[in-house]
Amino acid sequence: MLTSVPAFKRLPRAVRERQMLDSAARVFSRRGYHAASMDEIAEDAGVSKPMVYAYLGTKEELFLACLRREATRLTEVVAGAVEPGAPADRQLWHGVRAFFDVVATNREGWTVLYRQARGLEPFAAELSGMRARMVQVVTALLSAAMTGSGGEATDTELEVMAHALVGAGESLADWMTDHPDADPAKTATQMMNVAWLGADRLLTGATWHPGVTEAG
Amino acid sequence: MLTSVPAFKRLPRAVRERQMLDSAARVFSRRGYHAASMDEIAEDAGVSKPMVYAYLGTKEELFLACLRREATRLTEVVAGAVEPGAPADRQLWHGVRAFFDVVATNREGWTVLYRQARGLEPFAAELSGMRARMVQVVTALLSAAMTGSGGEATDTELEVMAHALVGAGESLADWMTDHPDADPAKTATQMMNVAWLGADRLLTGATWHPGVTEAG
DNA sequence: GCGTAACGTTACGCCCGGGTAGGTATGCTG
DNA sequence: CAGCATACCTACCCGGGCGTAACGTTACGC
Repeated sequence: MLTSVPAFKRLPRAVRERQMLDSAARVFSRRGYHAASMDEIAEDAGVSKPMVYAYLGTKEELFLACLRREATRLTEVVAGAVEPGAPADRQLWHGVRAFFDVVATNREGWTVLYRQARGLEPFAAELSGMRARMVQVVTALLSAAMTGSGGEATDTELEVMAHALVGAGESLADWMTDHPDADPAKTATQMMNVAWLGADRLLTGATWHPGVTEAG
Repeated sequence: MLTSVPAFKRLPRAVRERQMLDSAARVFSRRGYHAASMDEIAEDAGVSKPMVYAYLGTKEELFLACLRREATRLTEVVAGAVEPGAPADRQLWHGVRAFFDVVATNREGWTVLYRQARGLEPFAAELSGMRARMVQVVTALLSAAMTGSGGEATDTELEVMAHALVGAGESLADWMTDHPDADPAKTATQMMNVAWLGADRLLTGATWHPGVTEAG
């Protein structure tokens, strides 16, 4: 009927893939994996369903693609935040801070995806892999901090400790997504307090605080 | 065709309901909510599908029933474990210990159900309700421990702290279900160590330990 | 200007699984 | 033994949603 106003169509593949991944993340996070339909994702991306299949493949592959993108984003940001030479608490601090910043920036996209993937059997492995890397990083950090501090703990003890810390972080990340007005930096500080000082000292009035003034 | 060997059938309603709930929990935990089919649940219970619908209602209602049963079991056990008069660390210890015992006993049933319910929109509310009660309990405990200890923290600060603790506990519970040979009591102790003493003191060799010998 | 390949669409096949209609056996009460 | 409620089954309907076949259309090289 009309050749006029093809408007904004016929985009190169790379761009469309980005759009589709964005839409997918959005819809998956809103609806959850199963409730999300490929039709809705396609519609959200302003494209028709077969396009999605042509570019990103099946629903499972699509979700996996989202997952990987977000996982690498998070791990890279966190990994990039630690400065190797610094003392243990400062390293931990920078990691924690970066983590909460990413989550706060990505609320819609990230934490909900993260909440999704656990327990969905095809994806649990992927997520737990990422989690394992996180735990590994923290374990290494703790191990390094211990040498020369006179402490002694087995590898598994350190690992358990790391699991507790990571779990605490995730929990606070969840809490943050439910409280959009919460300040990431403040939350990160509180996380450091409980993780580093422990409940005991915290309750008797001790506080940990970032030593140098932080930007933002 | 045969009136012989009616064998083990025709059980009273209450018994069948228990069986069905058990089967449902088992299948839901194995497959996840969506992948679990009512047919499989019925088969696992040794009964045909319409029976399940007759007794427990729709799939959603069935899952909710499982959820509530496990949630109340957990909260009651934990709540029953704390002894009001005791010092804060011992109260926390007993709660933590009870929590890990329940999880360890129920691996198959519980934690996986718990992993399931987050992010499944119809059920997230239920779960977060239970979680909120847990946080509330811990917050109250912390608040009580603080008065007379010279510390001062706002309510939300305590709440955040409680969230971190609960998250750490959940994380270790997950870890335990993936390591079936782990000892609940030992895990609970390690949890106490990191939660109560903090990473700092732990790494320098300090340890917390249950004061009196525990049964088991 | 014309072939061809990439971009894009409409419409459909089809299976899986939630939910139900209608019918059968068994035990209890008189 | 008549009647009735309860426990239980076989067989079916039907919709939603994944994945695809077959078909247009715009750009770009030659």
